[in-house]
Amino acid sequence: MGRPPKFSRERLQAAALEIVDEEGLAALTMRSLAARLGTGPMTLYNHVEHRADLDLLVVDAVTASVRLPEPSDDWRVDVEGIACALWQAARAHPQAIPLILTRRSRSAAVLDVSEALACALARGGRTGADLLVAFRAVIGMVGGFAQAELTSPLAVEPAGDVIERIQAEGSRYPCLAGIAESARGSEPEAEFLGALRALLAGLNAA
Amino acid sequence: MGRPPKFSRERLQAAALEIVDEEGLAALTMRSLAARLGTGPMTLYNHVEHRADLDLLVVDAVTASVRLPEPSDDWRVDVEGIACALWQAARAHPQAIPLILTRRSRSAAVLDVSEALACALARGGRTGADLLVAFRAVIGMVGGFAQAELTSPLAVEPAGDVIERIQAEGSRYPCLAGIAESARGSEPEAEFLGALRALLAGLNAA
DNA sequence: ACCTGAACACCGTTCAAGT
DNA sequence: ACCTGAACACCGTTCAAGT
Repeated sequence: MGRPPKFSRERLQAAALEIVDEEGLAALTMRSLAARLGTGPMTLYNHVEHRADLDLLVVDAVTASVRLPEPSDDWRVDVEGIACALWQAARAHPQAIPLILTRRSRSAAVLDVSEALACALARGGRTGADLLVAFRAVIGMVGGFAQAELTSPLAVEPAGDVIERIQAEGSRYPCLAGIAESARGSEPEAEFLGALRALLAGLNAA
Repeated sequence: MGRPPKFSRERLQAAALEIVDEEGLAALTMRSLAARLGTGPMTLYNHVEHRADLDLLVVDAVTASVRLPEPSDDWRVDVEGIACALWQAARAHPQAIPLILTRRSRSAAVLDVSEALACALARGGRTGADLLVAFRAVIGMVGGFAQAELTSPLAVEPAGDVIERIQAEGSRYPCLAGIAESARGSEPEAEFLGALRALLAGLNAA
């Protein structure tokens, strides 16, 4: 006989994201998610196919948290607003960023956000290959900055010894040493907006 | 008594990258790498600390394969050349891209490439925060495009059904449907260069 | 210093059985 | 339709022992 599923998709997404936020990526396992839901590991297989689907639950949870701005009459404002909303959502869940960058989800949430960005760029007068390039460039910029804060040699919170090492070997890495100094007083928001605006200006001029 | 290490760092890097190239990320384990080197799993702990270090071996192997161009007298040419070299190296190892995007390596290879890019941008007259923003933006663009080819809803080789689905739901995703059409005849190299040049032009104008 | 096998706790998943 | 425990192959790693 039929039964209502024990867990909704939203419940699964929320629980998976909680684990990643609280304990990190490695802590997300079939068993840990089941335990958090108060059930046994095998029950999850009624809702997902593979372990890899747990990663998609996290990506979809973060994507669903993106607060898209209302479209205005200025496509440039809209593109900035959407890109910022994406970036902010990612930054709110730093542990999940590697998944956001590398997992391919095709949920409605992901397509909705993509569509909003594509439409805003299209309203800027782009079509065809130009629109494709602009779309990829903006998405790339968002992902790149989100990740740069975590992973670049000039990450906002570097391993601590890294900037020291670059500066100690200043003769070998003079340019990086200079950048590293600037990165100490880094303002991520201003940097992201600055890069995004430069990109949009360049795309527009082309 | 002292003994020369059984495996060089380069040997470990090459073997790890081979596994990822041939069998995918999930196939890279302590045991599989040891087996490929013809030894037991425990031997690896003489060369690395954790499993996570295997990922860094892969990143360093790919980074070491980057062929940096000779500096010219045109910083713009240099930046494009370095960015392209990075992008090409990543594309030559598509299975490794998720690691390149998300793992933080501080090897000399990574710092050398970063330094080359930072210096080329600095030769364009940038300093301080402007240089930092330009550095992050270019790095972000490279990573973003490398990943976009794999993961975006408009990936070059989408799951197949994805573009169909977007187009079938054309009324819901009209803008994405248009982009998806363009993506079918996509030329990754032209797109990457187009986006990079737009970015550089925009950065320069700011 | 470096190598290595045995052993342990943990993981994803198959199977078979339950309602 | 959906839930679940037992069991298996596999993984990272500790420990103790070898040269």
